[in-house]
Amino acid sequence: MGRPIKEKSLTQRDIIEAAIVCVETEGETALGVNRVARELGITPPSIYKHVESGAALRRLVALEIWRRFLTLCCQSIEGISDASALLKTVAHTARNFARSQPALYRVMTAMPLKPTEPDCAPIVKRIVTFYQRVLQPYNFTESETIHAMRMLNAAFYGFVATEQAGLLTLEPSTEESYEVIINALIQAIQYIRQ
Amino acid sequence: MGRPIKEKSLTQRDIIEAAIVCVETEGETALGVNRVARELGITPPSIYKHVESGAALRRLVALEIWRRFLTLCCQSIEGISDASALLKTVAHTARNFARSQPALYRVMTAMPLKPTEPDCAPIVKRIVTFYQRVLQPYNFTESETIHAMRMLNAAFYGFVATEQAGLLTLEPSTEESYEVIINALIQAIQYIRQ
DNA sequence: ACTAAAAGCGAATGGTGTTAGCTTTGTCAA
DNA sequence: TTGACAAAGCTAACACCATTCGCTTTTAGT
Repeated sequence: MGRPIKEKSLTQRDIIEAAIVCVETEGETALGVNRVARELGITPPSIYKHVESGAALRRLVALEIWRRFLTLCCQSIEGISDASALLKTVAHTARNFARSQPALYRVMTAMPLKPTEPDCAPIVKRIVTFYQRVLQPYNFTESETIHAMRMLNAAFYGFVATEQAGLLTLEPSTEESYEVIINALIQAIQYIRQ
Repeated sequence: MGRPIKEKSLTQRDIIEAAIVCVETEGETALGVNRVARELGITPPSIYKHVESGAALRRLVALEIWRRFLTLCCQSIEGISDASALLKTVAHTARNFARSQPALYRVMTAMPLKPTEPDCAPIVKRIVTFYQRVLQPYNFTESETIHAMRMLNAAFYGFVATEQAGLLTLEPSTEESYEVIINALIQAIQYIRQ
């Protein structure tokens, strides 16, 4: 078989979307050239017509998940203005996403998001903008905003990642802990101001 | 070659230690049956005389790293009784370990530590005991201790993991952020009490 | 109508984990 | 002392994965 008939050839988008479906249904290990090719009904080498390498595929997929996640985050805080409500919403949105799509969450967070790399920069910018919006009620300086952003991001991510890893099976429930921690963090935020 | 001469055959310990050396020098991808066998001067199938599978090797290595890490943590807080000093010490010990041995840290944290599994249980117990000692000055109830433990663990792990991933390259420095966050968390701890 | 690029293919290479079966050596009991 | 068995290495082989190469066919552009 040579080039397929008109309008029927695959695009990079198709590859990425197929890869995401693979990860959703079979987990992180399904994010590979061979598996994705099989999903699309083509042979593994054909993937390289659309994507540079397996690592590049993983990267593209991670970026796409980030985009979806950020869209979700932004939607979730629409219309909310209360400081505590904003933080609680972010916390729950992140955790819910991780719980509903654990494999996607791991692929997303496993990727180093360096602001210096061209394809990451827009994502990083969106993350920063999002947190600026979330922290707006506090009227922080720029530095304080970064500190607060790092603290919240670390705490939310750390909690969810640990929960996913299965460490948190003791009593009391993780739900209860998460609520307690969110409240403590909301209090902690004010101590960011130096 | 058949069975090697007296006193010269390898043990499971040797395998694990060689694997750790591999990870230290070449990173996470070097944690594999083939690579470790090469390191020991034996052929890959021989590894299976000491370890059930590649996954089991990874697991054993992760547990050994946990043991070393916990030993380090316990040593670091010896003789300290001030509440804030204890928390600051834990925070820095964890971060320093992750910075000096990023690959080991990733292998360690990537492993799901389920308290229900026999080989994990002692480690989980040590972690809990350690945090109980760290949080002793607060005179928390058992539940409060668990909440606080989860918050600190999440925040420290989340921060370090994010830092390792390269996300935190903006201004201000991560050192500065970490100090600010630690201080905010020390304040937040008191709000754990319900 | 011709050419060049695009998008698929098959075959082949080198890496990984794993199993099966062989050989040699050490150990222990008869 | 000898014989049997277990232990610890080996080689050969298989399956899976990523990747490269060269081939074919179709499409798009001049």
